[in-house]
Amino acid sequence: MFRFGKPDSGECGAVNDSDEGAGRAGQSKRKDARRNNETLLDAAAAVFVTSGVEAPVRDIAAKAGVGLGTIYRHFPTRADLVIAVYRHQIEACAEAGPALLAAGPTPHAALGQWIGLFVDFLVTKHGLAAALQADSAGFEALHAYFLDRLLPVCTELLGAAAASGEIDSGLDAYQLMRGVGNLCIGADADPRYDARRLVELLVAGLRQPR
Amino acid sequence: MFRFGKPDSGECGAVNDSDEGAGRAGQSKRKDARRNNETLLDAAAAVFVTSGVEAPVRDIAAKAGVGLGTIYRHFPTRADLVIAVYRHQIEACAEAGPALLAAGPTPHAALGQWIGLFVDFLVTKHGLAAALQADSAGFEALHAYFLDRLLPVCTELLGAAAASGEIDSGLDAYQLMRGVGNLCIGADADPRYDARRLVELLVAGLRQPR
DNA sequence: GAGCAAACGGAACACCGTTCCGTTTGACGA
DNA sequence: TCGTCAAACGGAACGGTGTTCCGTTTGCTC
Repeated sequence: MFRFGKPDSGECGAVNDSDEGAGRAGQSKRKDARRNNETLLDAAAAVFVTSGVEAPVRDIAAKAGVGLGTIYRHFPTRADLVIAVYRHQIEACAEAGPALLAAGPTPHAALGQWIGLFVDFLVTKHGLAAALQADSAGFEALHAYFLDRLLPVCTELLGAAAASGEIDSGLDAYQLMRGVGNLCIGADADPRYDARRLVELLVAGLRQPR
Repeated sequence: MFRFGKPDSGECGAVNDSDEGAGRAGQSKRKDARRNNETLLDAAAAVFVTSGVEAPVRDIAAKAGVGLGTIYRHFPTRADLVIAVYRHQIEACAEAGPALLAAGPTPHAALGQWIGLFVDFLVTKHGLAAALQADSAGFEALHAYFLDRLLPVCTELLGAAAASGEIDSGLDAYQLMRGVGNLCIGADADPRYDARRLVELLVAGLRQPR
């Protein structure tokens, strides 16, 4: 949330606030490098919207009017590019957790709302949920980033709900997030499948039966 | 369930009972063709156990000591090979449905048990659940086969449970199966994730709150 | 303006599923 | 027994990935 408030292509953030944080090139000395970084983020965001996160790297390079070498220098792996594109929204999701907990009527309600936010984010990004799979080739970094950022938040919400006695405390946040993520796979591209509904059912199943 | 009761490699069925049913080559006039069909099924089953269903076709051809052309003549696509390898177990799962319903204490219990069977099957086959994804490239036939065979069974169980009033009847069998399948993705290869547990939660969430 | 590290572009590589086609082989009738 | 020929075979080749590599260009800095 620094600068670079470009209108940007289509739907999502895709801006590069270059606040570093994950160890990438960040701010370069050279103007063309900085410009290309931004261009790539915008191009990637646009391509992700139309072709999904699994879109060929060449498509993104072409959209950005840039060579393949350039894209790989800025983002050593596709996962790094995805992370950079969606960082803002993931950040917002993480920050919403404590806010919901403070504002919500009960911890379980806050948990449900937060998970709803998470699901909304996942299902609107074509193929993102599938890419989150820990073992999906080349996306380990994406998996790790989501966990690093969102797992503590989910743990807090889950802990609060368990402490209030609303919830069967036997499930850890990792499994819950993994399950929710899995349920979102393929939610786009299949009108017969409503991931939100199934996630609701899962969260409902979390309640203490007594 | 005809003949060819070979011991077969390692774990699962992998036998070719050549009862047709899906329109494949079935029984050839030539001995070598029949032998290769069986050899391929065994080799594929063995490779699937060690490398998962996404194993390269070349690996299977090598294991079988056969050319690439041969494998593609017997099984036009990788999905057809997977279907052939697991057909017996899918069949058994389908047949277990009505049996459980007849024997079980309540329809909801039968549904739970049947889904347990389904989950056990999925999580023991590396990557099968992920391949079931409708849009996973090249596996549409696999998706369709599972649906054709198991959806009616699930519909029956779900309908019975809804009729008995144990269950919120708002969810159709397709969504339930899709959700369960999704929850099983990556269940192997991640000891921190217990798909069975989450599926139980999902099924529990299905119960009427009142 | 000269020099040089940094950034660039895209050919090349390794791997994938799949197709294609020249070669081999097994069944069957003479 | 042997000739015939459709059927089956093997694997090179194709189109498509992600990623690496390196010769060339470019923007800073002095």
